[in-house]
This record gives sequence, C-alpha cells and structure tokens, in this order.
Amino acid sequence: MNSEPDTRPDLGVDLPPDLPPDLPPDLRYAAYARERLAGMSPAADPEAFTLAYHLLQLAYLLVTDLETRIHRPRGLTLPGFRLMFKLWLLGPTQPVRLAEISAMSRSAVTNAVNTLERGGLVERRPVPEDGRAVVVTLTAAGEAAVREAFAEQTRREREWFACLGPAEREQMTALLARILRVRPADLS
Amino acid sequence: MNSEPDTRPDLGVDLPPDLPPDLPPDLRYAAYARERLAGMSPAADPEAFTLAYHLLQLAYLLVTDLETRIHRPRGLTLPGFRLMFKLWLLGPTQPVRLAEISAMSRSAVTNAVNTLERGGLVERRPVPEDGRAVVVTLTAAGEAAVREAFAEQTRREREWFACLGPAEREQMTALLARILRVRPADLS
DNA sequence: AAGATGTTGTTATGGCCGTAACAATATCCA
DNA sequence: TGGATATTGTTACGGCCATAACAACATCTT
Repeated sequence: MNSEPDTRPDLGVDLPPDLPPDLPPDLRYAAYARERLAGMSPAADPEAFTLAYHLLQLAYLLVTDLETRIHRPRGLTLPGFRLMFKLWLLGPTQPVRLAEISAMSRSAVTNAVNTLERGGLVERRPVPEDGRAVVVTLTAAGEAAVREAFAEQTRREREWFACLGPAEREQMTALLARILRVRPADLS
Repeated sequence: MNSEPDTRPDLGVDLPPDLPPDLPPDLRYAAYARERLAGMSPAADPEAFTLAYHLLQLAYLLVTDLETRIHRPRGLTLPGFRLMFKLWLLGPTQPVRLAEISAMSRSAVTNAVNTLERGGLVERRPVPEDGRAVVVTLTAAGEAAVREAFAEQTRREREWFACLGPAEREQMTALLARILRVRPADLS
C-alpha cells in the first residue's frame, strides 16, 4: 500500500456531489472546471466555457469516431471523404472553389487531392481556357468509394443523434445555423 | 468574353431560390447539398447531413478563429492552451490523466507537452513513487500566459454565441451534453 | 501594347493527431 | 519469490492543416 494522501484518486476531488457516477472522464472534467470557474474572482463565465467546451468536444469525438470506425478501415480519411463527397455532388471542381466552400486554405486542398490522387480516387485535369487552373474529378473507383462510405457515415451519424427527438434535432440544427449565419464578421 | 455556358458561375446553380443572397460559401454549399440529397433515390437523409455538417463546420470555424486570432499571436496554439488550462485548474498532472480527460492518445499529450516545454511554459517532473510516471506542471510564465489567453478566449467565445439568447444558449448546451452523455458506447 | 496587379496552384516548414512498436517499470499471481 | 501481464511514456511514421513564399498565368490600366 502506498501512502500518497494528496493524490487525486481518479480526477477531480472536489466535484459537485450530485454527479452521476458513470460520467465519462471528459464530462467529469467539464463539471469540475465549471465549478472552479464559478468560484473564481473575478467571476469567470462558466456558461460560455461549458457551451464552447461541449461543442468542441462533441465535434472532436464525432470526427474521431467517423474517422476510425468508417473511413480508415476503408483506406480513406474523413477530410478526404468530405472532399470526395463535394466532388460527387458538384462534379469536376477547381481547387480554389473547394477551398472556398470548405473555408480551408488552398494548400490544404492541394494536400488532400495529392493523397486522394495517390490512391486513384481522384484525378486532376487541366482547364483549356485557363493555364493556371485545374479541375479535380472523381474516378470510377472514387465514386464507388464515396457512395459506400456515405451510406455508412449517415448510419453512424444517426446513432449519434438518436438520443435527440426530431424536434430537438431540428432545434439544434437551427441554433447552429444561426451562429454560422451571423458568424463574427472579421474571421481570421 | 469567354464562352463557357455550363460553368457554374459561383457555386451551386440550382439552389433553392429563396436563399438569402449574402450567404457565405459553406452555407450555400450546405443548402445545395441538402437539396441534392432530398432528391436522391433511394432517399438520403438531408436532416442528418445538415445537423452533422453544421456541427462540424461550426467547430472548425470556431477552432480556426480562436487559434489564429487569440493564440497564435501569443505564440500558443489552441491545443496547447487547452492543455495548459487543464493544468491551471488541476495542478500537476500525469500525461495519462490528461489524455484520459481529453479523450486523446498519450502520444498526442507527449507531443503537446514537448512543444510547451520547448517554450518554457510547462515542465516535466519525475514521480518518486513510480519510476515510469511523470507529472506536467505549469511554469510561472505558463500560468501568466494561460490567464491572459483565457480572458481573451472567453471574450471571443461570447462574441460567437451572442446571437443566441440566454435560454437558447442553455438549450444548446443541454442538447450537446445529452449527446455527450449518451455517446455511442463502442467509441473507436 | 505593355507593365502593374491579381489569381491559381504548389512547395516548404511546422504544429496537431492517430496507430504501432518499444523500453522501463509496476503489479499480479501461481 | 519470480515470471507473466499490464501500464506509462516515448518515438517513428503518415495524414491533416495553416502560413509564407513562389512561379505561372490572367487581367487590368494606361
């Protein structure tokens, strides 16, 4: 038996006592942080923290889950799939457009296209009218891959959101859409 | 004047006609994708797509904004800040605990700690009772940095969520928390 | 017509993150 | 007690992403 009385046994000693005992570690931490922020002087903003934390944590878990469970086993990545999905809907598209609608940098698109092209899922074609431009196109293999992965991803997303009722899902979508629409003007 | 009648002028030719004209490109794409999915056979699930897309897109924009606007100018990164913030609240902590509450891999913590240690914001200390273990501690410089960055990050987060009323923010937090609590059991 | 200006795509560099493999140490159990 | 097993932290590798710099090309302006 070791004698270390001040080591926190599992994380968060002074947690609010009414917590469910089976809370996953990230939520135990969030609850603990909220308490600590509420007790600070000058008072911090526990609500702002919790909202942002939950949003980022959920997105992180969802991304990781889709990536490891759906896409990696098929030799894809989530960003790669998302790019292919756009090509599937839009048809041949210039990298600059893909960057624009993804709010990503052009170099990120270049990298993603390189990876997909290496796997034979995508092709680059020159644009006759513009010597700089290129369009990215799905190959036949790419279209088959995106079709299958899309079905599985949708299935998994439904599992994630199954704990919400239809009205709650709609409300959440609406709240997210409002934030996205208003969006602090001076981004980056 | 060039003659390319079939080039989509700005993205999404056949968009629902009642869209606000000033929609940012990522939301124009989302609206277009929703229409396309609704018209597919077999019918896809436009609601699931939109909810997941909005969630991931908002998280991505928020992360990017906090990173470029708050943390990079101070020589930090968002993941680095988040780790320091945990240390600020929890005190000296083992990497394995940090990985657990962040739902990250241990190697990701190692990398983040390396970067922070290089910047003098964090230190590693051996644990006498366990020859394998290490605790990570904030330095004085690290604590000052996390204090300042935290204030700015909170300010910016409030701007992002200002378009929601207090009740809406609470509702959104509650919905996110429910999904996080229920959380598909077989993660990863 | 020609130079200034802007756009497109790429590369280089560096941080983040995961998986897999590993050495060092701790713990369990027969 | 001593060997099997588990845990901790690290490294190597590859993918993602951003910024900055750049070459090639287009467009604008005079």
